[in-house]
Amino acid sequence: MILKCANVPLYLLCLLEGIENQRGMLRRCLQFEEAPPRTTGYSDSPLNLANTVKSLKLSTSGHVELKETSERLMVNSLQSAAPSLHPRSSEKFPMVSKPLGIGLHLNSIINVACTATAGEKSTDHHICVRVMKSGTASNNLVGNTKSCPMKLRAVEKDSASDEEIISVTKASIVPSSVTNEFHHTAEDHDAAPDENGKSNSHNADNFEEHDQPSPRKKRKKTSTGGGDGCNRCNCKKTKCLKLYCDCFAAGIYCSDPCSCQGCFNRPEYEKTVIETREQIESRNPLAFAPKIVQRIPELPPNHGEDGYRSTPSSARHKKGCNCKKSMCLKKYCECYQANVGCSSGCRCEGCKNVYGRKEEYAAMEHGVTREMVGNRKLESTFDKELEIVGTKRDLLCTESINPHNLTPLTPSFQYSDHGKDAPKSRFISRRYLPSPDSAILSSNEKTKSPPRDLEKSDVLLEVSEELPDEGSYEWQVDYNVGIADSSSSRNDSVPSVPHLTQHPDTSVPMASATSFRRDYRNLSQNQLCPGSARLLSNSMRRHGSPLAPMTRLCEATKSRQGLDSGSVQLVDILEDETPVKVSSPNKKRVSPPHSHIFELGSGSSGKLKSGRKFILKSVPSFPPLTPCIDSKGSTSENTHKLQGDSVKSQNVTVNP
DNA sequence: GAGTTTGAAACT
DNA sequence: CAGTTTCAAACTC
Repeated sequence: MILKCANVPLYLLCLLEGIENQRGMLRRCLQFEEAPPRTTGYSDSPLNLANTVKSLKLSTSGHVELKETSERLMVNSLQSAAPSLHPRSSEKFPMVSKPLGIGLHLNSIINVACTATAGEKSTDHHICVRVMKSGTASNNLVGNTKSCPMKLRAVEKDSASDEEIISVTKASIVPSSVTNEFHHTAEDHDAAPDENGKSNSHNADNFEEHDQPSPRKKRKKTSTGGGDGCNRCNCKKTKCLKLYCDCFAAGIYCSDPCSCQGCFNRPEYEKTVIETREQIESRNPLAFAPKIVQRIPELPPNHGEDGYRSTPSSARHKKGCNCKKSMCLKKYCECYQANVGCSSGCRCEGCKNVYGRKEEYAAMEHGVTREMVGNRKLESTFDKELEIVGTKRDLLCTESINPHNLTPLTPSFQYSDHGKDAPKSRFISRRYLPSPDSAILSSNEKTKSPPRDLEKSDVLLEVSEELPDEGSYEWQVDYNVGIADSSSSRNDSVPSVPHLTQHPDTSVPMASATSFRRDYRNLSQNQLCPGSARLLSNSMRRHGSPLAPMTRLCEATKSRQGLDSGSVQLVDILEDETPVKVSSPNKKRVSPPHSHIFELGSGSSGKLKSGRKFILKSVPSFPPLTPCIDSKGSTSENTHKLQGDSVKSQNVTVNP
């Protein structure tokens, strides 16, 4: 791994602080509290490998080390085992790299990070990181509003390069294929619960026995608020294998603090978890994608000072809420819980969301759109420029992508864009880049006038916002963004991805996707306006994709920095566009639910004005289920089915 | 702590 | 795709 995370510790700390406050989105914080050592035999199984890895240490040198401490890092990655097999690596589906927020359990990473930071204090953390086969992971954490910021952050790293992480894992933790072993373990332990998670009931029962929440676990989630701010689930019937389970939804394993019963969301049941996850994703690729997305409001640079920003947060719930009785004033409302306003996508009734009412949003959106139209002319100019820039960038990108050719961006280059492009990029970025990062950026601005409740949480908000990521390509873009930000002043603490950078090698998996990525890069580089370090984090998280985040990051960072300089606002266009529920990711891109983005500025419906048609390409819907999973031999019908589905989706994908 | 309410997720 | 059921969190008492 080549992650440089000199700042990580601070970052993590910040996150931790923020976490407490933000329950809604972040509620799912990793547990940093000391967990009693598990009796459950992690050690017994292959999983134990993970056990060996106790902590992840982020060294200033930029290397991530797994250090053996008391913590457990569970890294399960099908991919890791056989990178070559990794779907994403396949040329056919270059973009596939983790398009969806397929969640990994980022916990681990996050935890790790935490551990590294604060962790040094306490040793007994459980860190469970799941690296989903397809790079699912990163999204999840990110995506889930409930997941804690820390997680997310951590995730990013992982996501940034699943491969990397994995490799790390392997190196330090598991010499051989981690994935297989893990799966193996899972099987050994139990018959994986069937789709419904019922099959393993007996196992579950067993599991319950030892996993049953200890008395101290028993605390209610709700009560948590204070302490570490990490509430855990209390599932009784779903075995923590459905989205009802916040832990599962967040891509993290349940842990001691959870009061769940018959929980299968444990490292021991890795396989089951993965399979279940895949099933869910097969139904809804975005199931684990971040729910909160940065939105329009920031659009026009000029608006920064006035009105639009007034909204507590430009972030919005991607899917929107459906509140009938709570008037979006209670945590029943996902929007409210995430500290974001309701949007046009919400179907709520009597919305009184203090963070922004649906009507307000609609009005604002409308206004923005108009304004955008007015500026369209200007945009076109930008677009042209963009393309030009993009060309340059492409070159760079290409190089970067290609390990051999990789050329580190020069600082000069980075900055070059700065002054000039910044405005543009900003503008453009919105349209094209949906990254959660943008959300982060916005958060910065938010800082200026934090929403009432939110005050505390710049970080929190950021986190929540960051969460959103969905589109496959988004991830990639995000990477870039994230990178750029590293330099950003705001969160130096954030483990800036940028550090991650430079490893062309890491990009290996990406290679296939090169062209595709390239496009993104262009976008990202040109368009992204990462202003803050946060972006990095975001990008990191999101991009769980195996793609070599680093490379991009570097590039992005470079370009980004320049761009960022002025503007804080990046809007996740893509994200916004991304429909919450999409049968196939591709579809999503093509026809965004709300089409905010397009509406907003570009007006180019299907394609971005900039002319980059990334969207379509990117979307190679699901990451094909990795054979790896099956490879275990445990392959279940489901698995096959899933794989088949994934394949289909992929095929369907790309639009010319 | 038990019971109720709520809305998302899952199911049909 | 819409309607219904299930679920677990949020909330109330």
